[in-house]
Amino acid sequence: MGRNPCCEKSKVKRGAWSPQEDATLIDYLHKHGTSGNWISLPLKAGLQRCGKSCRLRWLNYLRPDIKHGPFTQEEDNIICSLYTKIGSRWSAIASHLPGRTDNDVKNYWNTKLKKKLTTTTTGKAAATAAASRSTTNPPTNVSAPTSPVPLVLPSSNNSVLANTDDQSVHSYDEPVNFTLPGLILEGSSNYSSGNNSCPFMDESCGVLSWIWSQEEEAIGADNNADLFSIFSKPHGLSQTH
DNA sequence: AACCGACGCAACCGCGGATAA
DNA sequence: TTTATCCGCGGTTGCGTCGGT
Repeated sequence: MGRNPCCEKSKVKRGAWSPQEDATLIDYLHKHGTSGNWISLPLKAGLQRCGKSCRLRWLNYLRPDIKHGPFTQEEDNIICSLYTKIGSRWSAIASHLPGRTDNDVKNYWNTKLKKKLTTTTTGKAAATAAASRSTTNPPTNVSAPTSPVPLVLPSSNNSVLANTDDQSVHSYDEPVNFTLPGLILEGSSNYSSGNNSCPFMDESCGVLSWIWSQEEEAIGADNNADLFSIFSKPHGLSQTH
């Protein structure tokens, strides 16, 4: 059973805001603030709007510190990086971008960056899976395409990666293919327990990087073979040399 | 010029969490 | 402790605009 609506839909105006409504809301908020209650605000301000609608309008559009221009390359990088790490937690991502709202970031991702990710790798299936998953979901519901989609991966990094915390070193740099049902990752593994991820996955396939780091954290595995054997089972992943 | 599909963005919906009563 | 209410979030929808045919 769902919650009761916050207001009677028949009694509030919906759709695009008029300049007069914007002005009324801005004027009221400048004079009184929200008084800690968005629900009662429209009544006090003389607006025939739902309180949630007022809040959204203010936070996503009318706030004086909102940045309305196009996203910069640096902002692109931040969004992509954070999405890879934390998934679709738009408010958390937006908090790293002064002047940008969660709605802005979400729209920008859905309309631009998701496609950019898709076209910069041939791993369309991986991008789709990455874009559709939520960080709150267990990592077992990765959807895979029905036919194999090879990913072109960055060239192998032959350096040995050190864990800066305990100085232990794990280096795996042998040619390897990872295979999900319908998804083939070809390249070299380059795993470090220090940075908690498999670098080529991080660059080419955010979802797998996320799964990898989550599973490592959850199980406390500290060697690649152990981790791979555990990681592979729930995802139908196999390793071939 | 008209049509139509793709795109971008503002706004809405519904849920979970926090908190007050 | 329970219930009601509000806030904030992420997903989704609706609509205006633009570009191609």
